[in-house]
Amino acid sequence: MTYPLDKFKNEIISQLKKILSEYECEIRLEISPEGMGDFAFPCFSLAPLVKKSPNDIAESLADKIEKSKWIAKAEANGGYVNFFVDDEYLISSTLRSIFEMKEKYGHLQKKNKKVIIEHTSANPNGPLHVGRARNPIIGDTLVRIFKAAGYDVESQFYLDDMGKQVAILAWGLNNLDSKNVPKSEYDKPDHQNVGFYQAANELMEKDEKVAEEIGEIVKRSEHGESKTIELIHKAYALVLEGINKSLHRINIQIDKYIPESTFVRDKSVEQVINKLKKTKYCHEEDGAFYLDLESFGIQGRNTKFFFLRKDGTTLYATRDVAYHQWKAKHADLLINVLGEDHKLESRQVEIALKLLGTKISPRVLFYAFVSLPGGKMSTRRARVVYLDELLDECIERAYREVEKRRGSELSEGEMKKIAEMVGIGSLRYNIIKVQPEKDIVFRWEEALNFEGNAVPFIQYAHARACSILSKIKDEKRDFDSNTLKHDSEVKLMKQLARFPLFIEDASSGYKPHIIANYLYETASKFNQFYRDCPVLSEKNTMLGKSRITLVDATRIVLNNALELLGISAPEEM
RNA sequence: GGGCGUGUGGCCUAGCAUGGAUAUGGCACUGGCCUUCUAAGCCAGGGGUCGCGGGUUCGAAUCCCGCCACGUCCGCCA
Repeated sequence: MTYPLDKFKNEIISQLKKILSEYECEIRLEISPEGMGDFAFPCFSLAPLVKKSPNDIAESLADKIEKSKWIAKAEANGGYVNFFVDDEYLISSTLRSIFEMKEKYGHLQKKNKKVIIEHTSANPNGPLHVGRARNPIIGDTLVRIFKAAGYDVESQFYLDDMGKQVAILAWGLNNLDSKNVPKSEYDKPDHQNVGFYQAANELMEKDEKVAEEIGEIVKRSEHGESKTIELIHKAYALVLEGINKSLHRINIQIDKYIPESTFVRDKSVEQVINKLKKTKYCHEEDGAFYLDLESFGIQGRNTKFFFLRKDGTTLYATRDVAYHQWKAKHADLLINVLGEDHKLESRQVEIALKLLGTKISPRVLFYAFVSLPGGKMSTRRARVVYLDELLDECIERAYREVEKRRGSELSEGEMKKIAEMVGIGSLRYNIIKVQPEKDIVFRWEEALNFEGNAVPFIQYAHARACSILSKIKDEKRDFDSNTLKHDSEVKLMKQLARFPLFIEDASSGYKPHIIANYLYETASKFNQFYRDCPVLSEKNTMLGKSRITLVDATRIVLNNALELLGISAPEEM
């Protein structure tokens, strides 16, 4: 599908190409600053080719641009050519596009490409905590954005069912008396069981015998001993169920859980090892094998990437290589969302994949941890805020806000419903609105701020639109684009027209926070329209109808964009 | 010691890939707007050496070099 602004853009580009056909240059348009036009063409890079000043070039280009149904005018300004779209034509074609496509408006052409997005992949030894909360939220938002961008998307949770962490949990569950284990006030199985992990971990650090027993569990599971595998499976299954419930609460659905053991069982790890051993970078040390990665630009104290222990068992990264080979066979594009602590491991896997001739390397999004004002969170040391706790607090705070404002009008049930949407939305929005690489220090006051650039602002705009629409009986949406002349109307319309461009940018640049910014801008422009343009009391019937249509179009776009972030759009709040 | 990332008004943040038009917005602060579609809103105002120092360029928040601070990693852990 081609959206109105794409058509406008294409026409500008084709005209510029014709005019500039004698020069070798790439034609790239920017969005003009507000009030200066719709798209801008910078002429600076052309200056040395044409041997004229950017401003002169811009002026002569502006002169040569022909007006059309799309292009209302072209104007030179400070080395740029600013293109003005024909407002009336853009408004009518955008409104038609929105009502034609409804909940699909903004979505891009099907690409017939499969993407596997791996995210969360948390050790199933305890509940999800806020330190890593960015992972599922960034991951799920990417899933939604890539679906909208026309990809066939599958989300995967790589399940560590072989390592030390689950072995510690299994040992704890089987050897500790629940009396000696700290209790959780939460009913959920992940919270109920994490104490066993914490207590066992503490013992292991003090007592060598315990450490040995746990090491034994790891070894036996890797050798495929079914009793041990069963023991581990039973231990983490409950925790995983709890994790899954937490994810559901924040509107996240994982398509597939892929256990690490899969690749040991089907011998693909063994093949990886055999092939890696044959490369010229492979060396042996004390019976263990490693790749020397120095020539790949890996620096530091140790450039050795061990992939096989001297006891013949594999390592996490080795199994990860096998997993990625498998993924590469089933997709055209791989995306991983990982904590920044995985940077080196990820690089090792990437190099190994190259050595093995794997066609696709994953595109990895690293995120910085969320820390507490005093430092880093740790499940092991029980110095954490769990995701469930944060969520409860968000919802409770939201409830108090709703009650304060609407307590006299709404029932408790209605308020609870709204609080749920606002609380969960707040968490997702606050996390997604900043770039993943930025450190976040978690402070309750900031996380639960409900004013300004925060999710209630956006949801409130949506609710306002719904409130207006609920007062109208006529379901038919009629408009005359000629009547929508007010500055606030035109700015809002153009913002709605730009939605597909933002989906394109967010997906091609792997930048989910772009959608959050877009939503904020859209809600803000709607609020300005709301201030300037009465809808229900408008006497001129055609203008009134057109405004109703614009309100409905805004509602659709806000709803679609919120959907991309996995945030509910309340009809009332 | 080395690698990677981050550093933008008191606090948070956009822009950095592809150098270019007055550095984006929010919180907090000051003042104004509810007899009109929900004031979780709107308008106005003050507040900036874009970490520091060099360089490239007609032009640098953006590119290059050096330094500083914070985060993260440098296990036959995951």
